[in-house]
Amino acid sequence: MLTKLRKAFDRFVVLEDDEWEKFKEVIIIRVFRKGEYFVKESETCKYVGFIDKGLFRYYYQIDGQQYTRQFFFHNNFMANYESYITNETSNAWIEALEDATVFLIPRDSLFELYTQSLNFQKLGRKVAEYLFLTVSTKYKSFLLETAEERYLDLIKNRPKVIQNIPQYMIASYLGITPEGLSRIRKRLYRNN
Amino acid sequence: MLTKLRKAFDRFVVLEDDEWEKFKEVIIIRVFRKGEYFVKESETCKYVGFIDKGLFRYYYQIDGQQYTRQFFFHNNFMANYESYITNETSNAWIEALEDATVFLIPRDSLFELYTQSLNFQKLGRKVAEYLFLTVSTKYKSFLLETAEERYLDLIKNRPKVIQNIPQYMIASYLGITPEGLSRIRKRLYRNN
DNA sequence: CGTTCAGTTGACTAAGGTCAATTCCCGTGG
DNA sequence: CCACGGGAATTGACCTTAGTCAACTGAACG
Repeated sequence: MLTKLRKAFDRFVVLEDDEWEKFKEVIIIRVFRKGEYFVKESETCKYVGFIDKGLFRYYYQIDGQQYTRQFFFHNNFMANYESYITNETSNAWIEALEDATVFLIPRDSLFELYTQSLNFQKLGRKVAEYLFLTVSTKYKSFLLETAEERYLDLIKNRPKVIQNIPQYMIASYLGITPEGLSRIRKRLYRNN
Repeated sequence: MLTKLRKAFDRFVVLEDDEWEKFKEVIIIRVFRKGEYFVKESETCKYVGFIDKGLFRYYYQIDGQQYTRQFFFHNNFMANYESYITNETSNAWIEALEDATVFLIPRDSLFELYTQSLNFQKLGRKVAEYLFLTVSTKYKSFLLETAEERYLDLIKNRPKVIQNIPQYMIASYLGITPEGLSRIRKRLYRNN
């Protein structure tokens, strides 16, 4: 059951068998029902999750408004990485949008593993670098592009988001309102 | 002369003396004149720089327009980290805004050091985590705040930028035009 | 003292927000 | 099978923020 997790690690670092054995010991398998939270605001993020099955949304809640920062799909890692690194309280929510199964990697265990081998330390570096790249790309898109361009990027590069997520959540992910997205769509499909 | 660099590393990892000796060997000291580039578009970023003296700007150039992504001040690290990690060509420029002295850490040497000790590997992880946090914070500000709020944040949290950087560069850093920033300032100082 | 370039201002435009009304879709209960 | 209820999506009217373009001001510097 955990083999897909090992494969996912291979994207970053190929772990030795004995390293993998150590790793397996610390992993917890947990089921989330739709609507449950992987991380709540004002908690610290104590786990990195690997999503075996399911779909999550990472969002800020401010004055009753929700601002979607990210979606997490199956076969991907998930965390409030800011809180995870700093051990400070999360300022956001990560919520299951559907029933899900997640492999939990406890923060404390992982930090302990880091001290044990170069390969674990490297894994940590590679993950941080990967996450840097993803958020960096998104930052760039906000600096350089309009909401319409970001929407077109999404259609092109992340069709799963378009297919699986309600429009009002996509809108907030793009940094606009549902009405705004609706008008962008109208513009696009009128002129095609 | 390099002691301040070692101190800067201490923010992330305390290196042993022998590790530091190894490190020192690979470092190159280079002077930049105002207007020279630390990284050019279509080059790969082969160094992490530590700014001993000077000030740099990291920007995209698109259709004759410049979009400022970041400023780097003295006693800080600097890189096009995306290009540095992936070894792909940079899509941006990093330019000296004034005469500068920089300690260069060559990519290849650093990657070699990573393989030699847990502490170096850890340093790499810590740096990546740190950079993740900075870009993550900026991404959040674009997702949640208006240009005016970002400007107020800047005044509060990065007064050095306000004091040392011309307004038209600050404007593009905030994601707006010089005219836009001028009007925001007018609004703020009329109502004070 | 004139040139140059950053910064400001005005007039107009465009993108997107806000609020309210309406339509669409889908699931559920009669 | 149909009717209805509720939330998602759309649309309209109006507003706010910021962009564009052009004119003007002001300070720096040779």
